[in-house]
Amino acid sequence: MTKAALPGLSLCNNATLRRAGRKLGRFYDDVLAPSGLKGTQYGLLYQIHIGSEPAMGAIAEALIMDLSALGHTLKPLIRDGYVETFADKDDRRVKRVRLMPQGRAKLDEAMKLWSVAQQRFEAMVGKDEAAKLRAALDAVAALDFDMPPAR
Amino acid sequence: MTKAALPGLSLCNNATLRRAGRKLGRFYDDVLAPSGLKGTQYGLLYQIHIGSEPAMGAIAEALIMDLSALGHTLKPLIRDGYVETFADKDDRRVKRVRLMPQGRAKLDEAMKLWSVAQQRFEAMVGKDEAAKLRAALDAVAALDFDMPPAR
DNA sequence: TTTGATTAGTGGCATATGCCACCTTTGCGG
DNA sequence: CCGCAAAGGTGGCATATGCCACTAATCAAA
Repeated sequence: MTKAALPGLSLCNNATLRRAGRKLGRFYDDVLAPSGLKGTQYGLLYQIHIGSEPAMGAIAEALIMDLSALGHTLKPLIRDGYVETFADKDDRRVKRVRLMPQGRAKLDEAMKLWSVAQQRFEAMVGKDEAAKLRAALDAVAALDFDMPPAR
Repeated sequence: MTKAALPGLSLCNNATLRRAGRKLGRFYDDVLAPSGLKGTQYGLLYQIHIGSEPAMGAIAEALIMDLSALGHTLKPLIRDGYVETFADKDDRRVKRVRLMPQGRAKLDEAMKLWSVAQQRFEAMVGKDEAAKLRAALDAVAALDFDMPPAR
């Protein structure tokens, strides 16, 4: 009896989610590798693609990520000429992002690879199961963790 | 009808998982904040705690993380005196990790906060749902993504 | 035993994410 | 019109993760 008695960290919702994330992330990254994009970058490009020259704040909100984190993540994509940012015409505080032709092409290229990863994954867990999992994860992402602290 | 026509990135298993991870991660991090530990550090300390002075490789495998990534992540914990590493007696290639008294105390302290986060989360999604989600995530973590590329 | 393959980690480099302090622009009142 | 609070980003700093090249210690085959 090793020590299975102790509650493994599979009991922690957060740890379990992170662990699965590392695993799945590496899989998608591997499949996307030929395009030179990471899974996160692919997702970011896609999000920009489906938006209408979205503002950084809008992207951050959609991806549920910190605005500054988005700024950092965007840098390599700008550096590589995939996207470009520009000030909003009406509100100069707002900075919008748009895909450049090269980014568009790269997205198309990566999309094919993404399909492979997506299909391979769903073939393993089952399309229904995958959909259920995504639904559950979306539900988590939509939760309102308002801290009681305060005001 | 905004542009819901385009397949949102909620269709990508990887993006969905990452997004939920960011959200949940911040929640656990916020609750654990008073202890000074991040959710990842808590999980790592816990993993070391339930092991018998585990080797780095064993920890990395359990957490499904890159060995070098584990090394990096371990540094702040060593610096703060929570854990210590030492060479295995029989195989000097192996480096084992053990909790220091201070780490033990910190873990106990953080565990209380963790319970709060865990309970608050499960109160929102339901204990059963949470268990199902963890099971699904563990299943993903256990998948064997063997590339066909190969050899 | 000598050598070559394997195993376990390290260090450097790059991206992913967050928080916080700060700077600009706006929006509002007064 | 002035001054101030709110909104939207930026930069710096710290942790989280990976990959790759390299080193040290073992192991196995000749």
